Amino acid sequence: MGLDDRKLAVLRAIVEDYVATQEPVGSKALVERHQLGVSPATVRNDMAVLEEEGYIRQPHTSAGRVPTDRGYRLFVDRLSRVKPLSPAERRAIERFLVGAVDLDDVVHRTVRLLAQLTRQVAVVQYPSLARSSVRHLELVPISTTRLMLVMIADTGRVEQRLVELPRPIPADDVTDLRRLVNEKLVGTRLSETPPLVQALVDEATAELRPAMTTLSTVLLETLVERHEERIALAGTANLARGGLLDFQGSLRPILEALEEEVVLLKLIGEVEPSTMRVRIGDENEIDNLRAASVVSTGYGPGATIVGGLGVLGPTRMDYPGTIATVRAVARYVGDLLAQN
Amino acid sequence: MGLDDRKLAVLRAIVEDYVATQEPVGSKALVERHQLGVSPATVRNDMAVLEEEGYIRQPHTSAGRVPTDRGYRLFVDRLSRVKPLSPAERRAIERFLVGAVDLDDVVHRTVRLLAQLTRQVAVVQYPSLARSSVRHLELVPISTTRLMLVMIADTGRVEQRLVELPRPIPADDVTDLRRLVNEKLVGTRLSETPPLVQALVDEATAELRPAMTTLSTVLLETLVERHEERIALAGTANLARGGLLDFQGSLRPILEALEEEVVLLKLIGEVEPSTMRVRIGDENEIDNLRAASVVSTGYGPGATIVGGLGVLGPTRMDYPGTIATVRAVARYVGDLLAQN
DNA sequence: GACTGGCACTCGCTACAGTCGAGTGCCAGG
DNA sequence: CCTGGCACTCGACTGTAGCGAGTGCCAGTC
Repeated sequence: MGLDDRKLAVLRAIVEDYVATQEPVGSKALVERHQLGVSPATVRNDMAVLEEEGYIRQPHTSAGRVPTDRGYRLFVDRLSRVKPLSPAERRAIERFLVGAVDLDDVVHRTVRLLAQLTRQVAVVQYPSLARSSVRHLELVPISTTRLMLVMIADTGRVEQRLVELPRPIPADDVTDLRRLVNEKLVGTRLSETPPLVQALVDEATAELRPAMTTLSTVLLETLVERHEERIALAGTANLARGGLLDFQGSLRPILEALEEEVVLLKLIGEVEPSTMRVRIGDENEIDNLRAASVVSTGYGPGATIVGGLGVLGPTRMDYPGTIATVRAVARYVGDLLAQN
Repeated sequence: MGLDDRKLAVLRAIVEDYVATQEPVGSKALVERHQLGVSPATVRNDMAVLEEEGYIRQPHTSAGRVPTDRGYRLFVDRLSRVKPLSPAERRAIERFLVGAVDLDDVVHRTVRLLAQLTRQVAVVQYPSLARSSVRHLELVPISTTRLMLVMIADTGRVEQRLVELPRPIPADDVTDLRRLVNEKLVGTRLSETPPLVQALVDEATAELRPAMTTLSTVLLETLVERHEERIALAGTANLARGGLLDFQGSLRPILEALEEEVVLLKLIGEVEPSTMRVRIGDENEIDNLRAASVVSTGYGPGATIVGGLGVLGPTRMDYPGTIATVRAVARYVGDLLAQN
């Protein structure tokens, strides 16, 4: 049961070599490439133990060893040393993110940056509305029976939605409506909004009542229920790098999963403050992603978290490097948001 | 040189069978599956001619024939009969598009629908700003030195952008600014806007001049130059269907191309009124897409065109079916837009 | 008791030869 | 001009053999 230091070193060496070469690694190659200070035969014995414990396995009887999901897990938890970012990477991050004019812009740049640096699929969640508060609500008359509702959140997010009124409404009433909703809702968290929105209807004058009723429905629908969350994706072409060896031949399940917004949210949305989350192969709840690993974390101004971001790649990935990059990018983005 | 009717029938049969089975088709199988009324030997002679003319080719000396890009071209131009949509498809389209509350919603539903019906990668361009006119401009004060500019186009598109003012501006001035820009710009096509925006600065009072200058810069940048165009994509998982036989083994170049907004615009953006555009294999200007075909068309309310949409798939695709579907979806979306 | 060198063994990979059969091109006859 | 017949090609598949990386085990050494 107990794995002494050398066995752990062997496991680490196996993971590192396998990640680098993509080929099962044998005892001889291992002692040559790493200073283990023992002979291949000894390594073989260690390997036998590691295999018995389920950390590595042999694809074929006479092939080298390959880490299992469990092996990667142990590696990530106890064996990987933090890999500092290269100055080049640091510079890339800075260069990429300055000059963003927009939340949209920030998110797009971030997701591309992540994909490029990690050479994997990157996913960035827009600041969650539930975690934002209302900065301003605008009502723009489109016609006498149509309003465009525009909500601006403190995180920079802007959502709009068409409101179809039950009957024509004069311009003055629109002004009243605007004043009313802003008075009551500005500054509140969206997750706490529903009762307030409800109250709005009650407080409206008889004049405004019908319009306000419709408006409140739309508010609730758009801002709380419906596609409340948005997501940006980049780097899918990276999936096709590993020559089909990763992902056991077919990209289809992966690509399918990546098209489901819900799935992506599950992947990167559930984050606790300042934690890196690493899900390796089988640890993923989504069946289609059993052959992949996901590294994700939350981001936001200061210590608060407004959304998640991360990358997805083959289980055979450079975990220390990826983790370092994801963390660094999350920090930078958080800082960027804090400036607004 | 001249291809008589039977040779054309043979070509059609080859294309149809190959598309259906994905395997090179031989003379014997052809006469069995189609009522050509002649013997395999005759078909072989026809095939020899077709091959000489470059419409089909043999993967190996003793294999069946496969259509070339040129063969598909001829098929599309002269041999394919229009395939009417099945009632089920019609229903699917209607069901999918009713209940869309939003331009965003319409575009997303459309792209998913297209991907699902054609079982290929679908691309939908948002109504082009250059082809829209301004319905309303809104300025929302975020702080004393920051405005959120929101533009609503007649096509339903909403664009926003943060405006960083050179110095604080009182609330009244914002009202003036808003009135001014709306007076001058509402109703104009965005492609004709630049001189008008320029004029705005000249007409502004000394008070408003600095703010107006910044504002005009942002207007020009956001609405005319920068990511003026937006695009939605769906169905990439369909690329991985044909078991890697299509796209000669690697999806990488395709996925890479699909990540470039510019490339996608080139694909579906350049459309003339009510034309279906079919680009087959080599006909694509983009190198990465030499192994793919693209079927695209324009859409918009009535006869005007506000954007493009289409699908991308293997050259070995069901052209008649795909063309019919793309056309039908474009029409429905156009009608939907016309209702607003 | 832990490590090592040696050795027999396994088994995937590659190369090569042989067979099979789908499909062809060509030709002579209707 | 079409057709049946026939010889030919060549890819796909099968079976065999040799190679070599890698292993497990064991006896010997420190």
